[in-house]
Amino acid sequence: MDNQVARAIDALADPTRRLIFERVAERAAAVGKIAAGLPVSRPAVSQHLKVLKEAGLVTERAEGTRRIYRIDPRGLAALRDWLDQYWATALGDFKDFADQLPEEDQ
Amino acid sequence: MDNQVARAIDALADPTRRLIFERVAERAAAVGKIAAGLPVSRPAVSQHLKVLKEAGLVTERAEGTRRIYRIDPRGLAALRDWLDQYWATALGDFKDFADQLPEEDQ
DNA sequence: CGGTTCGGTAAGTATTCACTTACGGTAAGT
DNA sequence: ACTTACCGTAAGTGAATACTTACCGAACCG
Repeated sequence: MDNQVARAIDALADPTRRLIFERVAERAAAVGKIAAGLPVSRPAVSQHLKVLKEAGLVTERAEGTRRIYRIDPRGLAALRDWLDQYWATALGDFKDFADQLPEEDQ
Repeated sequence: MDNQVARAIDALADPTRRLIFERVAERAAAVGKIAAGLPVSRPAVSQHLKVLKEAGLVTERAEGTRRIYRIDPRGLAALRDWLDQYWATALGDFKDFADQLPEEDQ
C-alpha cells in the first residue's frame, strides 16, 4: 500500500478535516473564508490544511497575502485506485457465496 | 456526508487495521489465522475486526468456535460513491486552470 | 513609513485510542 | 465431565493528536 494513500486516509479520518475538505471541494477559497463558520479557530484550520496538502488532497496558491486552497485530484485518484484494487476481489468473494467449504484449516 | 462513510474512513485510518483489512481482503480467514504474523496480540485483532465490521468493511460468520471474517463490499461501495462525488468537481476545477480570476472576495 | 489584514508556526494541554494482560464463555475432542 | 481451542470483552496505560492562545513575518493601504 502506497504511503500516499495512507496519508490521504489519515487526513480524511478527522471530522473537522473532512469538513474543510468538503468545503474546499465545493469552492476554492482562502483560509479565513474557510475558517469562518467552522467550529474551530483559524490556526486549527491552517494546521488541517497543511495535513490535507501533504496528503495530496488540496493545493495552495498565493494571492497577495491570501492563500487560496483548492482540491487536488491526485490524492483523490490515489484513493480511488487503492479502493478499486479491492473492489473486484470483494465482488468475487460474494459471487461464490454458498460454496464456502472448510476453506481454511488451523 | 454519510455516517457510514465516516466510520469506514476512520476504520481504515489505522495502519494495523489496514493490514488486517488487506489480509482479509486477500483471503477470508479466522481471527487466529489473521493475528498470526501480525505484530499485535490476538485481542487487539479482535478489537480491530469489530471496528471494521461496524464500518461495513468486513462480515463475520461463525464456524464452530471460529469466526470467519471476509470482506464486505458495502463499505467499499460507500467509500467509492463518496469519492466519486468529488471526482467530477476536482477535474472540473482543473479544467479551467488558467482562468482563475479574483474568484472570491473577502 | 505606521497600521492593518492575512496566515503560518510554537508551545502547552486534554482527549482519544491502540495496545496489553486477565478473564469468561462457547464449541469441539477425549 | 474434563480438557483444549478459539475468541470476545474489561480494565488500565502510554502515546498520538486536535485544539487553544501567543507570536511572528509578509503583503496591501493610508
